[in-house]
Amino acid sequence: MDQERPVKLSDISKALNLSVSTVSRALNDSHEIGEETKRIVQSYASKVNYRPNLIAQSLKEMNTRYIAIIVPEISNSFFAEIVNGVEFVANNQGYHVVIYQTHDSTEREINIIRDVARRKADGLLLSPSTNQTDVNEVMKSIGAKLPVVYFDRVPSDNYCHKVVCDNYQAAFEATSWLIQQGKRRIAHMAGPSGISISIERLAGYSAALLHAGISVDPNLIRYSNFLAREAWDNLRDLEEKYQPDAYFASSDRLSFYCYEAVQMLPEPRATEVKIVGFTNATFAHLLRPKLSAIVQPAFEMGKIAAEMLLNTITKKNKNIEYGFIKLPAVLKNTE
Amino acid sequence: MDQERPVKLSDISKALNLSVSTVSRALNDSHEIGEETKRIVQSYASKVNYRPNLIAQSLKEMNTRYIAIIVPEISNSFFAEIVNGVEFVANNQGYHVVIYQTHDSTEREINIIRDVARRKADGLLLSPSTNQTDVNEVMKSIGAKLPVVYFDRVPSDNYCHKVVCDNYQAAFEATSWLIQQGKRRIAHMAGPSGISISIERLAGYSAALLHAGISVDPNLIRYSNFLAREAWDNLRDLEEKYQPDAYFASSDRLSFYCYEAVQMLPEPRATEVKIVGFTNATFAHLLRPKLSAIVQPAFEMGKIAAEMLLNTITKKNKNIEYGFIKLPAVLKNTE
DNA sequence: GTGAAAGCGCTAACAA
DNA sequence: TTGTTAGCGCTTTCAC
Repeated sequence: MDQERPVKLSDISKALNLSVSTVSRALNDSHEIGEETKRIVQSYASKVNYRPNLIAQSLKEMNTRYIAIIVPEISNSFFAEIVNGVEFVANNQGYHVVIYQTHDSTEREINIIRDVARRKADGLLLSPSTNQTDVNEVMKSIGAKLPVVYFDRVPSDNYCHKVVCDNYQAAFEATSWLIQQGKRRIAHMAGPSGISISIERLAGYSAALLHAGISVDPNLIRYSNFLAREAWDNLRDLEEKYQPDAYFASSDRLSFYCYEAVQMLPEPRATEVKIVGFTNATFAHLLRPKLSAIVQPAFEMGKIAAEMLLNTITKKNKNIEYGFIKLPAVLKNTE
Repeated sequence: MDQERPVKLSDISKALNLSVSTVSRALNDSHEIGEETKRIVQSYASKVNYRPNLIAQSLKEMNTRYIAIIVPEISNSFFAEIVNGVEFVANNQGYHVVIYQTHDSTEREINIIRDVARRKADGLLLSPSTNQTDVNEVMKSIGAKLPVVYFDRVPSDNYCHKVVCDNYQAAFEATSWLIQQGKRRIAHMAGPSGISISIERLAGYSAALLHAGISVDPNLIRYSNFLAREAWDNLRDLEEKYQPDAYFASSDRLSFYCYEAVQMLPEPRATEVKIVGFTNATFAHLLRPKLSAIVQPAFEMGKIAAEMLLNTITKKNKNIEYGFIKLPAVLKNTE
């Protein structure tokens, strides 16, 4: 019946009266093994259901043939699509993808990075959390062996691989569209200050306002971390004091918080206040009134990031050329 | 500056003029090592940023301290929450969780299971796809070494660990609620036939109809795989021929397809046709008209599944007692 | 064309 | 208390 313990090379070598090395070579289809021997070994191996122990293989070969990706939350469609793009490319090249979630905790993120290094992943895709300095620290401490590609939130320096969408452009277009709809008091629900995406989106928003001759009112700009609490406080305060006639939300979650808050307002504000936000949620278009969506090319971003990473993994000794790819986002649900 | 290659035990042992085993023991805080030596070794190790190679450790110890979970799609909130429940428990016990997606492909699923076995995960959480026989086949072929807990979609036999929600009860309540709303021609958008959840949900739906004295019309029951195409064809056909006054949808995706299809109908049907469906989507409550939701206790299910799995992993030699946990789902958004 | 043996980095039984 | 050594399962150099 079924073997109790997985069969290994030495089991086969004993059964067939061959050396372990011959068996290994035969299974790896080495040219220095006779056709006849190969046939015998391979057919016996498949008969007894031999599966190489990848742990042993990894230890020997000094690679694991998997890459890790660290995201804040997999339920966020944007990140889920990125992961899918990464898987698409990686699987095609015989790599597996291991997904980690930080749940927006820098502490978790740091532990995960350490773990990824200890487990000898061949590479890492990273969208670092708010606390860039701490993360940089860890990235240094794990040694030079781990190739990294950053995506979405990226460091400002140029000595790393990065894939992003054109946040400035997207924010500019979204804000301009709101202005075209006749909106003037446009609030900006921003993500954590200090990280790349927040800075660029704020810049695009401001530029659009100024371009239209509207002054930028700091009271209408609110930074929120990823806590619902914070976002809601900001929304309540904005409504009490400033009654914006539109919202520009900088993330998936903020978009939905905004939407929900606005829906709870008394009419006619509930239907008149327009919202545009970054979101890749598949069912965003079902909402009425509409939630206008800035959709990022997440799958594409994942593909490109994975390609960059696998390139640096395989081209070990070549001189490194750091890549910086920026893709356009698209504005949808604008009737 | 930074070491080019990760430091290993022998590096430390050389630097400190100690044997590798002493260093190993000192770092593992073995009682047979002098306090003084421990201090020296540990402080030096942290100075040079020593991190044990988990690959080597795994090979030696014959365990990897991680469990794998295979889900159809991480963007599906139901599965994302399950994963979070699993992570919660596993991380607390020092285990990591590796997430795999099948994208509803049996072929992918089988490859993943094989890979999980080859990479020597300590355990597996599995919600097997449609093709149970093929999956069973593989599960057998990988040998007895991999503890498994099934969740959501589970095998019918009793010689395995399972965690599910009470699909029969949930379907019964949902259908009964539609009947209370005065609906009579209630269509059932079912998942793939033959798997546990589909069977149970269909049973609950039928029982509720019969209980209310309504006969079960097979024309109103439509099975769909996970392809949008199939679901849409079913919906169109139902609308053309039978004009149901309500839909009971058996999955997240089907719920949203239904919702979208109904919204596209001419009034007054678009607002009168009621929909209730299984979904854990966070923003389902934002939809107007409402999408009534059967919400599964996914986080809880994940926690329980992980606990069962870690129990069987750690209690190696104890006699196995197979667990079967069934949790209630909740009906929401019913005004 | 095939075998013997070393070694990947670590732990632990056995010696001293 | 510390060192020596074998071995986890595999690949690969070197010898025959």
